[in-house]
Amino acid sequence: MAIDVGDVLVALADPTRRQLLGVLAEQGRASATALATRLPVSRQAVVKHLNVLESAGLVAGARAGREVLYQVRTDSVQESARWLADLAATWDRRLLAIKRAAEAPVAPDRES
Amino acid sequence: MAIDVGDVLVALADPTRRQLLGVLAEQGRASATALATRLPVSRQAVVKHLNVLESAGLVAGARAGREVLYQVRTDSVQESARWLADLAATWDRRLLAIKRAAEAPVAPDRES
DNA sequence: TTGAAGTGCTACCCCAGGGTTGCACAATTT
DNA sequence: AAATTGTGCAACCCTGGGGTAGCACTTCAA
Repeated sequence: MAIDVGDVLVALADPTRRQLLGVLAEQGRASATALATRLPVSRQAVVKHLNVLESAGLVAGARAGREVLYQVRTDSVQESARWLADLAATWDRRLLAIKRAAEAPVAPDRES
Repeated sequence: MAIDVGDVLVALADPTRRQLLGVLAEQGRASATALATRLPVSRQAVVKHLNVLESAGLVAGARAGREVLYQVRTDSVQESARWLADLAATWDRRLLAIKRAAEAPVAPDRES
């Protein structure tokens, strides 16, 4: 179930969702209703956000009796961070190569 | 002008924008019209995306005669990656502390 | 000086998604 | 059994933003 970085980025792009993650990390585990009391939105909104976060692999929910307890999955956050760093590195190398080619003497090049 | 990670995440959340960044990194520098020919959207759409990316600090545009050439700024991507990694580390420590507290023996308050 | 190529801007369409309310159903508690 | 608490839909509103078309303006090359 390799994480989709696109989903992670979309999930993290929303401020309320980031705030929700912050509160959840602070609590350790918590239910949607419990989280809603510490956020400026309704319980249903929190549930929606939790679903998005769970689909992105940023959070895991497990039923415990009548309530569902959620928990942050820090590994997927770390994986996304690595992906971002790799992306930056790749672009860096490419840009460096281009710059070097531009400074090269008479390097023949194909371009359309 | 410290970058706003929220802006970066929003900017990277869009697939077209990521594709645009990819093409731009591949080209080194390019104008909006040039980029539009290599993307499935119109020139105006590309311009909009470039504005978003520039506001997020992911791209820099400079006028060159009658055209504006854009270029990827990899440092802000790297900075965001670091921010994400730090965030994951913080949450990790916090969750670990919570877990340890939960597993701790019921240390009763002893006093005499 | 004329025309082509590139940019800037405005208005507009359209829909994904963040937020809400309301109610039905399930699981505890008393 | 009744009241309480929590979850799970479903319908709905409304703004934001991705995308387009159209036109005015600027720069460069014949």
